[in-house]
Amino acid sequence: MKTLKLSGDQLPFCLDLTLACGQVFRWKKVDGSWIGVIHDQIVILNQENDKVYYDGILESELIRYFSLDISLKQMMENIRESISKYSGKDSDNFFEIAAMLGEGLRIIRQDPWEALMCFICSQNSNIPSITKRITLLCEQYGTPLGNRMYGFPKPSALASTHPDELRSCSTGYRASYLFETAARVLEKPETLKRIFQLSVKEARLELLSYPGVGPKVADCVLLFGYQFYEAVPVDVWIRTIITSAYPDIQIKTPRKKECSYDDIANFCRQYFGPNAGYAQQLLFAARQELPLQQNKN
DNA sequence: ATCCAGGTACCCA
DNA sequence: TGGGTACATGGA
Repeated sequence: MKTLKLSGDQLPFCLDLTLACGQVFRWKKVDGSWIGVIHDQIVILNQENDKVYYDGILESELIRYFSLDISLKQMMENIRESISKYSGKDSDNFFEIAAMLGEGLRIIRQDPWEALMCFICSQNSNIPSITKRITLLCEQYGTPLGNRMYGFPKPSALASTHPDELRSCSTGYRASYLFETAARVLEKPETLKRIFQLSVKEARLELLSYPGVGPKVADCVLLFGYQFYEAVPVDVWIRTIITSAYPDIQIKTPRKKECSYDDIANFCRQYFGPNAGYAQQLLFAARQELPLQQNKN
């Protein structure tokens, strides 16, 4: 195992939080060490305070993968500034709970293709189900790497099977989405890479054109696959958190019974600023601990 | 057993 | 645009 001594902008960093907060589904903690696959390489990780022990990856790749080149302190400062500007108050106690619980959480630079497939898989499922589904897909269609580990399936692997075969991986009605999206990616292999050069708006439109990709999945791929930090995925948790903690959003949309997806996402961007996607992820990571009625706090 | 989950596609007024 | 519903599956 090699060692990365964290310093400067690399701090704070919390490996556990980053790998367990629902942005990736392929990492397992075994005997205190995280084991996963990046670019068809088995990677082992371990953290003790400001030291990260790693194997199977270069230091530069490690820093890039976990966005350790980004200053979290600066980003949090920007978010707090935006909150103050919007609310006129000097602090948001509710958000600070999530900020404290989520200290060191990093947005991972996930492979866009993997993010796209994983979040198509994620729809209308809980995280344990999603994890199982993706594990099955990798075992069935991924490259064996030894030690019962597999690479993430290539577009060709998913597009060259039959959609009904994909159902054996507990994908349900998502099987045809996976198949058709894989076929489209295979048809134009450069498309996903090209999205990096687009504006958020254009990138989102492109992603929305894939079968099985709606607003939520698109925003997850934008945030986790392309590092558009202004993308705000709105799931049932975020909807509950935002509408209960920030009830003035209701006042902004008085005639509707429920806020729309865009109402919530736009509010978050106004309130938290350009890093609203990161703020969203802090709230999501802390969803079970936040003082909401359903959490019995 | 029943409800719910990192939703989307499709249809209708 | 806004509101309804079907969709497969497994976890709690």
